[in-house]
Amino acid sequence: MSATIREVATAAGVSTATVSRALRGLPYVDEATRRRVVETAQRLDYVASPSASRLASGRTGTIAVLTPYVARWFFATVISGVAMALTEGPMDLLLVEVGNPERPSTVPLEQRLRSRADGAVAIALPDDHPEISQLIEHDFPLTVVGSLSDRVSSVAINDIETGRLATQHLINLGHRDIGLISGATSDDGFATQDDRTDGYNEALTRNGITPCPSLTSFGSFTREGGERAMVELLSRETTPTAVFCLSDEMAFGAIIALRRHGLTPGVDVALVGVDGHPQSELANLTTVAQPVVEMGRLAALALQEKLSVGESYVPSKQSVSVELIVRSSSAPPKGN
Amino acid sequence: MSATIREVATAAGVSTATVSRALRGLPYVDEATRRRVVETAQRLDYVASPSASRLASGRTGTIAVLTPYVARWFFATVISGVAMALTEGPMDLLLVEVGNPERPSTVPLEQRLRSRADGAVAIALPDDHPEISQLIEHDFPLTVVGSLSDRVSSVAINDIETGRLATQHLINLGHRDIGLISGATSDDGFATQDDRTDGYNEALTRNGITPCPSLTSFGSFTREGGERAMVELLSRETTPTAVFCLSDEMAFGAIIALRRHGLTPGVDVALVGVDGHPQSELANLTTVAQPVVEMGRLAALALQEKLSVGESYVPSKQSVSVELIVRSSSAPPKGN
DNA sequence: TATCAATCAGTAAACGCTTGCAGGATGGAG
DNA sequence: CTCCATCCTGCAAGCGTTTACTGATTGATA
Repeated sequence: MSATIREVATAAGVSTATVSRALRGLPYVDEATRRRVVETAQRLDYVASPSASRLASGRTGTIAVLTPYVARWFFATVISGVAMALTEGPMDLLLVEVGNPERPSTVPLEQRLRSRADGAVAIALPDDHPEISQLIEHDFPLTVVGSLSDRVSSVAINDIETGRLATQHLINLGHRDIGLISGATSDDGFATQDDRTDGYNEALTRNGITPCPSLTSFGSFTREGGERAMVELLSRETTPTAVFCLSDEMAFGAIIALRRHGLTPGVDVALVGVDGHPQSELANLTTVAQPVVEMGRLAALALQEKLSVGESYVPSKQSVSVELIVRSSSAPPKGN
Repeated sequence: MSATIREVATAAGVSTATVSRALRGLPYVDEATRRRVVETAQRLDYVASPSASRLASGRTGTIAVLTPYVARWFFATVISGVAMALTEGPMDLLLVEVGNPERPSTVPLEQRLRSRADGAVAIALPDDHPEISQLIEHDFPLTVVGSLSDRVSSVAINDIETGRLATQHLINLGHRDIGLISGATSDDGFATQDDRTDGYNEALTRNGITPCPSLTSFGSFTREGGERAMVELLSRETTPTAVFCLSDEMAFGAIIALRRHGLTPGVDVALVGVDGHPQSELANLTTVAQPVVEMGRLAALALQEKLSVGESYVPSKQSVSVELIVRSSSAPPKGN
């Protein structure tokens, strides 16, 4: 075992209370005393026991990141943003898988977090997700990223705007028959997709195009899902000249499907994705990029703000801006 | 606050000791008593305070994942493997950024982990990395994944074999001038790249080809690094007909560089990567795939094994097997 | 000079568990 | 019937901090 606070106190000739105050930078400690304590602590290689100080103070000094997936690009990148914000401070980062349909948890989330974290950042989990909702009802400090909320602070892009932007871009290129590759029909919690779809529909309508249900195909928010969705789209009687994919990864799948059918993205079918995925450049994919790392950072900061302010904290809604990155996957329709 | 163990004890008409034993499934508790306690605990929505039990028991019930990057594919995927192994048990997962050259930490790693985790899994950090090495010297329970070690349990592919496999594949296709895109020259801790390079050299030599230094180019283990390295390779007097890239992400960069020079991967220059990155299919990239999720899982299991066995634990070296996935990025040289 | 606020430091009571120890039952063996 | 091993339970001492209180100085103010 390593040194305890009592040993440091004895060695420095003060009480444990003074050591505690000195090391944490609290006021009412003589500067000379503080120096002596700090020096002694260093010499004894003393580090305060987190368990003990957590027990005594009631604060855990930990924030949890709640995510359905840890390896998928968007999620992993948000996590890195949160980590970035935290490593500047003394907070620990507890990683918790939540809402992964393939790996449901037996213990209620609130119980898994209770006295284990001071607050949490939830990634791409809407505030009406059962577990998240339960958390909010228990007044557990929470911030969500990837969806906007009225109940807690949130950081997200404007998904309607995003859908509109992508679709308008395709319309501007001259496309009229614009398909949509969306996530699962049964919403597994992604309000995101509804909004992007709304934006898509709005853009169409605004340009005098009637949205056609047969141009929409559902998959899951993965490459495989995008691939299946595109295959299905290609099997319909009327095929679109352009397709708006609700995420880059789905667009990647769509590209693979197109290739398999002997079609070239950007030549036979125009494609736009959403995310600004690192591999979108490789795929020459036009995409609506979101500042994902920054979103994670902002969410972490908002949470810390809430934790330090306390009761009187007013939830904030931060809408970060997206950027359309045009690449060769989106070009005018063949006829033009 | 939620219920304490004392409240449960009172409500169930037993002592706190019995509640503690009953809830943790320890022996010497009457089955009827246990049921009553469990039922009472549930009714009172009781969850043991981690801080308190950690302080009392000396165990943290937490394992740390040490990683230089949290968002890069390989790292994020290993983390997900670890998470997978842990969510089957009651262990917490503490995420710690270590050895990211862009974000050096002020506090020594051992201090950041002390009394905070029972053990750690280090990703792609060799056992002679300063911080990791220090951890080992402090007898901190550790397992590494992504590099093999004699000092602690490790899980990794055989990097020499991997280099040989990739290179032999190119040789078999008829290539003789085979380039190498490697990581940074100053090893930032990746013994991995040296081994893969050795395998590359071995394969060449074994086939009567003399390794030529001017066919090797260094970047960093990123897409940008691969891109720069390929650009440099193309600027040399003799250009290779095939290139072995030490990672898929670097290969992605190489592809971009080739395209920019009007060259087609698999036609003008053959390419092989390492990883089995999800986007390798999209890029039609031939790759030596490693079972990354599984590696994370194995590392977590090895660590848990060590933690439960204690002193007498003997470090194990698990070498997992790779698989060559051939795609169109690797084809015979033009002349053939 | 008496008063008072501000500063510094120590005492000791939590915080909510775990666990060594000991005592009381119980039941089978001798 | 006695003895002993086994099972069940409670007592109480920690585990290593934090923090309300109290008290002692000190210097400034009236």
